[in-house]
Amino acid sequence: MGTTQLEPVPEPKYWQLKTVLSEALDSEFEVGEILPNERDLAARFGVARATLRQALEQLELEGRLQRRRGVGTTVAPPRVGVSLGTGPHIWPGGPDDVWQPVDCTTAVPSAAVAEALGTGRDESVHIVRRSRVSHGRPVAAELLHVPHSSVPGLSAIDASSGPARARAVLRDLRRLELERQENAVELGSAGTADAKELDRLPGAPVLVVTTRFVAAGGTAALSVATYRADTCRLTFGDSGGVEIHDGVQRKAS
Amino acid sequence: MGTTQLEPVPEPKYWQLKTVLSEALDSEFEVGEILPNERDLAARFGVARATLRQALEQLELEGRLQRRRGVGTTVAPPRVGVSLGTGPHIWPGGPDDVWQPVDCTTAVPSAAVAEALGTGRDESVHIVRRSRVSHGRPVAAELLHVPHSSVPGLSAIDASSGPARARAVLRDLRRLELERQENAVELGSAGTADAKELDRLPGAPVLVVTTRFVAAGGTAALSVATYRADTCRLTFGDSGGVEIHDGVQRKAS
DNA sequence: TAGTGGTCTAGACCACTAC
DNA sequence: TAGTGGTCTAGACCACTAA
Repeated sequence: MGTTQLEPVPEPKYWQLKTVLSEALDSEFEVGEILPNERDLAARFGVARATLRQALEQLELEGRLQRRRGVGTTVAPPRVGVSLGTGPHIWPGGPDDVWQPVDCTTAVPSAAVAEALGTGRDESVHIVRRSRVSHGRPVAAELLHVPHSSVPGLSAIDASSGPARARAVLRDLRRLELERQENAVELGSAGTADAKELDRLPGAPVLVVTTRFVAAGGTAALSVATYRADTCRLTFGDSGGVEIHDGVQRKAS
Repeated sequence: MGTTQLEPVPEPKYWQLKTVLSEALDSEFEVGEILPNERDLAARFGVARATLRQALEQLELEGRLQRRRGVGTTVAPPRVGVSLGTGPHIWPGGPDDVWQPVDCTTAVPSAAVAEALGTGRDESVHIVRRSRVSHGRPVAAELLHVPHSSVPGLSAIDASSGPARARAVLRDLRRLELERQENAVELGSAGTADAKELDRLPGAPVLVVTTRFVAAGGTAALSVATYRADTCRLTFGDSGGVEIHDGVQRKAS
């Protein structure tokens, strides 16, 4: 990555910069390697730091870079494939479940969640917080909303707290026979709580996966899971192996 | 949305701003309504325009706003659910296909695509360009890579061009018996070509859906589709109806 | 032509990390 | 304490849209 000057073409500088950096990343850097700091890079390309940052932001969005305050900018490893098992329907807490229960509270959900669950306006539900780890890194945080009607065996005044209570809800949920699950994926940004759990700054881009568990004709539970968009590739249908994205090949570490 | 002054708390201004604007959007604006321009808004909240823009960017990322150069910033309608039919495996060009063939070329694919297809390093493939429209708006652009071996009936020197040739490739592809399809979703940014087709600026966030069509033990075709992340919610498993996202309820138009 | 969002600059200070 | 990325400012000019 020499002291390249940008061509004076009618294309945004940050876009050219992103392209140049992207190519340099492919050919001159290894995964995990630290890039020069932003002030140096900006000077090297003859642009303002803000412009350089615009290019870096894009590359981070595409999962090519990882930036950490106080540390520096490093070359990110390829995204990890995370399976959203759709084949045989999986109940939360079942044998193949990859989620770890964190805790469980009871609260009135947002109007949107309540509508999907078919619960009343001021009806509270169990909210099980779970976290998903892959390759030793946190990749997703989930809120599983369970109406009381789905787990009638659970005492409403069950005083157990934390993971114990979460497991109790999941166990009771498994009694129901799951008909199917409906999934949706969309782009969102991490709230303060999710950001902390995912080890990112608030506002970081996330893939929001909403899963509706349908049993006995109704919605037995609703999961809203946020996956780190920078490090995750969500796979479904089968396996989790294909390694494709806009034609870029990266060096192995 | 009054001339609110921001509280002097140790939280980024753009984050507070985003929250304030988000609430105002819920309570004081209708879908399609035009917001005050950026200079006015910035002055109203007592911040620099760049800071205001950081908040608007977040809201646009979440699909709450739509910004158009020369026009203004408008309140976006709720995201449209777009189905990625996974149930009964669907061949491209089949009866329920929602894609429109645009044209077809022949070229050597990127290394990553070639690897997934199992084609040789310099082996060319058919590349069918298709576009997907929903509610009258373009929502996705796709490149379907088809090795010659998957469509042996097609003359290599077939001079037909454009949609006609695209349809010929798809027709020939349908002879094969599809075993299954593997999907992956990840975050990306639109290249120049995709951006134009999706009516967005280059670099706009997109959801990249990679689909591997498996037939007779091998990869018969590989689709790389880019969906507008601001306007789309990808659904699979069943139906396309659930309307959930981080608890925000929007006014209907 | 007037008004909009998009790009860019050259600074400043802050929050965090690691030494 | 030194160095990093994160936030913020107050300007400037450009590209585009619509009247």
